Amino acid sequence: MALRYAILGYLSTAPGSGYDLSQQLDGGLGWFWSASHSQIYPELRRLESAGLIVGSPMTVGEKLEKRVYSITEDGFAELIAWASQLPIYRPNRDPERLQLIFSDVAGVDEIRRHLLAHREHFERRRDQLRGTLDRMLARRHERIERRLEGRSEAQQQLTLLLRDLAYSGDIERAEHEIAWAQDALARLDEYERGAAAPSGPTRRGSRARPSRAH
Amino acid sequence: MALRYAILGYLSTAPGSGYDLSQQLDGGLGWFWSASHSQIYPELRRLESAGLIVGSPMTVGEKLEKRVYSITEDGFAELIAWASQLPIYRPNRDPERLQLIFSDVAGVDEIRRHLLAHREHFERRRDQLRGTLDRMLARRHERIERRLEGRSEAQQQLTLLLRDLAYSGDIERAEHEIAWAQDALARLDEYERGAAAPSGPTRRGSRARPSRAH
DNA sequence: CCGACCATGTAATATGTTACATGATTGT
DNA sequence: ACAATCATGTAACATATTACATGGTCGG
Repeated sequence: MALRYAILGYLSTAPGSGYDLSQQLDGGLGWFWSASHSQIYPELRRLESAGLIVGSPMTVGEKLEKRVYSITEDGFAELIAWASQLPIYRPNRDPERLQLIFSDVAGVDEIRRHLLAHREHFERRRDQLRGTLDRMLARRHERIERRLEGRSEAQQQLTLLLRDLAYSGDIERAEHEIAWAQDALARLDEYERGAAAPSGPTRRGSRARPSRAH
Repeated sequence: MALRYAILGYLSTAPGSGYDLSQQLDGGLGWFWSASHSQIYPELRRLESAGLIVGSPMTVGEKLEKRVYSITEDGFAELIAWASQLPIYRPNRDPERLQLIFSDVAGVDEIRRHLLAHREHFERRRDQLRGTLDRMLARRHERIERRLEGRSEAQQQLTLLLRDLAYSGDIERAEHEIAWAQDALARLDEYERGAAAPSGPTRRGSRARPSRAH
């Protein structure tokens, strides 16, 4: 269902083509949902035949056809109904954690490489998110500016507040992952140095963490 | 692919039946991966015909048939190969965040309910994870004790370290979500009180947070 | 004897990934 | 002319959810 609403949400800001959507959703750059164009185009057709969006054919240059979709009133109502629902939490699926807990069958070096990759992955993600958030707060994010157009001051503040919460929440998540990986690497070093070091009961990570600059 | 390795990982501790697996993975209670029995049984057959596990039929009581699977050497090698790989990060998909950023079309009350549900969800999750981690550190977690059997002291320490990292990492994630929702609720109240309150540039969440007890 | 749980499957549907396929436009 | 990017689709396959389907065991 989420793809449906990702599309409706996107089009509720301003009309756009399938290609525009796939630019945002393919690879999921800086975004909270992801889909490839092979999923997007059929879904657009389905949304259109359900009357939630309408597409108008345009021509670029001489021959290149594209379809620009707009949300309909029904589509907007559908979006509001969905946004008003309580969130439905799906079962947790975390391939990296799964890999980690069974990495005791691999070597310490492999675990270290894993944790380093983890840190780097979230450093990249944090930087990307920060870039987008900064552009947004500097009021230089085009799509969001479009969304603010023609709305009341209070409405605009709410939109910006929600975006800020979402982006800074994800940035903090990424920072948490970086700090976690850092700590994990330290604990792994400790393990390797002393093997059975202080032998006391293993402290919970949340407690045993000396270097949380937070 | 992950289901395959969740099963191999589980069976690398001790043999088990499809039902045992679905107890762990159905609904994903306290676990990092989730699957329903309708996925598990066919996958077990596939793993068996690939020679990675072997099933032996057992009879409970008079007639009830069950198949208890054990990992083979090939299966173990496959698990090690997988665990040694670098993690592959899939595109981010977060339906709750998606809902939140488009909730400016809904009302403030709906957003508040959403955030309250978010907090409660992660409070429950944190408590469940804590329960499991505490049992594990108290050395009362049966399955993990099974995994430690017959391994060297150093090996045991590594297993426990990895589990501790995974569980406490997830507990901290949950705590972060709770704190985030708490802060978001406060900011929403602030928004509602003043509507366009101090009008200064919105501070980034990570900075504007007064109550991080961390 | 009955309800909770053990135990295993299939089918239909929905969602997501990778590959295959085609052609136009724009800037260098 | 050539490469990068714009633009839209289909097909095959993999993965995940929900519903349908069946029967046994164990304890009260």
